[in-house]
Amino acid sequence: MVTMQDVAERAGVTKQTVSNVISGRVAVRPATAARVRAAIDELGYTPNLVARSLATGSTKTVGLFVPTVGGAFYSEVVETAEDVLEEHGYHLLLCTTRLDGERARRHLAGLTSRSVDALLVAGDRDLIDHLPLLADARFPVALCAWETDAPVDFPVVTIDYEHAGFLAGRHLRELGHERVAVLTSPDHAPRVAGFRRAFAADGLTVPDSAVHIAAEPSAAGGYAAANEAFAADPALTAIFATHDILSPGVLEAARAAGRSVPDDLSLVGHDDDPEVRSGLGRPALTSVAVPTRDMARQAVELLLRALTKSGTVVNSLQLLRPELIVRDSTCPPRSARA
Amino acid sequence: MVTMQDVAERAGVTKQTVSNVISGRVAVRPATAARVRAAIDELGYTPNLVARSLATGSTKTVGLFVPTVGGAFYSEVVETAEDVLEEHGYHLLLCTTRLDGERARRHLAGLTSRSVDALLVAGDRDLIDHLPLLADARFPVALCAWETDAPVDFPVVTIDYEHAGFLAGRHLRELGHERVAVLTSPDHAPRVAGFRRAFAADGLTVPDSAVHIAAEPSAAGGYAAANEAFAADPALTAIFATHDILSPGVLEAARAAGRSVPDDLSLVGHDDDPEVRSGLGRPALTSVAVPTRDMARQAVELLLRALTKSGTVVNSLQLLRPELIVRDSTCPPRSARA
DNA sequence: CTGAAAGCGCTTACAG
DNA sequence: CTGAAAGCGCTTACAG
Repeated sequence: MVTMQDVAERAGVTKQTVSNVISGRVAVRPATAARVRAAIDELGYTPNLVARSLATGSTKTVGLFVPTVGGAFYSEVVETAEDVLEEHGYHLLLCTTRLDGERARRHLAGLTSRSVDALLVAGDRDLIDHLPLLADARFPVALCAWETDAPVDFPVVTIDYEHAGFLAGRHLRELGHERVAVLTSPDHAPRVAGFRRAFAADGLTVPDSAVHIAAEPSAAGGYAAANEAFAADPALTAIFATHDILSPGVLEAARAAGRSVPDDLSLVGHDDDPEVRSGLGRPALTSVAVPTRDMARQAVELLLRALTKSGTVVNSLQLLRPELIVRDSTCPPRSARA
Repeated sequence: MVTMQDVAERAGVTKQTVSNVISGRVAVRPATAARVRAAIDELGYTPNLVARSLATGSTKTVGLFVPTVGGAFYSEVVETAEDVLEEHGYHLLLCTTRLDGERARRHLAGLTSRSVDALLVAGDRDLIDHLPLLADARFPVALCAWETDAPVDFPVVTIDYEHAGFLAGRHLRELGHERVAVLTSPDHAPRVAGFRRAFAADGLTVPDSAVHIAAEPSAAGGYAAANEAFAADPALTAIFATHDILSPGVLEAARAAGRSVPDDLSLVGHDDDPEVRSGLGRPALTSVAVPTRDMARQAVELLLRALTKSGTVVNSLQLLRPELIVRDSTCPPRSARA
């Protein structure tokens, strides 16, 4: 392999001068700089990043932990993180934790060994117990996409999920709905709380009997949960599904039950998942859109800022505001029309 | 940061001895080894991987290029690659190329600088033009998930897509179908060729007019392409969709056209995508399942083998066999029943 | 079984 | 503006 020393000899200078023309941090006489550059081209020299890392103490890579890489949400997080990192000349070291705490712990331990300049941990369900391992990390750490129990020891950039639920609830309230159901997952408590707050603002209560946990995050899970909701309250006029992945199942269950959407049943989703947004002969979904890319970008930039500004991380909680996108799956209940 | 030297002083030995007990490659007297280990624990020492990399010339990380990280197929590739790497103590450096050749080229150039021990390139559509950049890479390179024009300069581990198409075609032929259509993408030529081969074996031709390119890989794309196929040949009795992502749209189009599946129309998919496999009130999909995980595992292991066995890469093309999974969306055509 | 030496390829002050 | 020196933290032969 061709080294900086080789280039130096070829150009008739010392390797420090080569280093200087490459880094550009020290002025070099144009003539010798040109000679150096010529030598670099002729030899096809490319700097050894590992040696540079050892000398500078920076690897120019940041680690990203995500529960999984499949699915619209986390794949956006990964791709956005990569984009931002690339803009700043950083590489991405990826670890998918698969909701497996032990696996996460192993990876965490691996990173501690100084192969990463900073670490972004996305998603909350798995490695919360192992976060203390990071307390004395030698590099900045930030968290994103955290919904419940955001740890206070690290900066967190996430979605205001409570507000997301509120937006869904307020929309249904404004349309005049009173008997509603929520289809959700155990991890989405804040969304449910926000939804309830919207109803509480009008003196209405969303009882526990109207909140149904979907057995799995899929169309099938949504289908079963919707039927459960219909059984629990045949008079309901609207449903809030706390993730869009459930929505196709809800629509199908409505069709099977002879309820037309939105005339007999309004449906508000969450995530604005593009894959389920338009349903082919089904109404386009009203949904709460979360600014996933903004979130990922903010989180990575926070980390990168900490890297340049002498490691000062401001420990803050940043909540990005979701937005309600009204489409065709919601309208006033029959009682409010007539 | 605590260094090997610190541990050595604490244990009253030199750093070489510490290195020896850590690596285990040179025998150390049990008593002193114990003292070293104690010192490591007390100091919380963890070796600096960058320094080790510079000394050994190995970074213990392999790069993975994928077009995207979303979608069932590539997310499986990524997660499997990560699993295999982890088993062998390697890290994953991820680059998503987004079907953007220029972006891929930049990343490629970045990696050349020796921060990766090996490179796996998955997917074919984007960086085929830039592959020559890798010709003189200083690390082993392998390709996977390549469907068309697999380069001959690198080992390739991929799916036998031609055989996949053949399996779909043979299945329909065995059921007795003669008038069929193919819904596909420009990248899936081998699948179409294999499908045609199955018909050709019985002296039948699948005309170009029966092959429809879906405008986009989505349910909507499948919907439109299916309607096109119905218009082109109202008498068709079966459809082969070369990726499952089209299938929900095909089913919906069939429903809209009053064709019941499988009675009036058989449908064979490809990929066995779990997300569309079971359709809630729709027939479960007959599909050609591709061994994605096996493929990714083989490719990574090939690379890892090259790394240990003194860089000897056997330049071969390995084709993994797909498998037909018969479910409820196919049956003999009416003409063959009665 | 343990220590002294050299080296991996770069960068960073520091002289000239 | 350019060169000589030291150092980043490890590993790898090589003596003892």
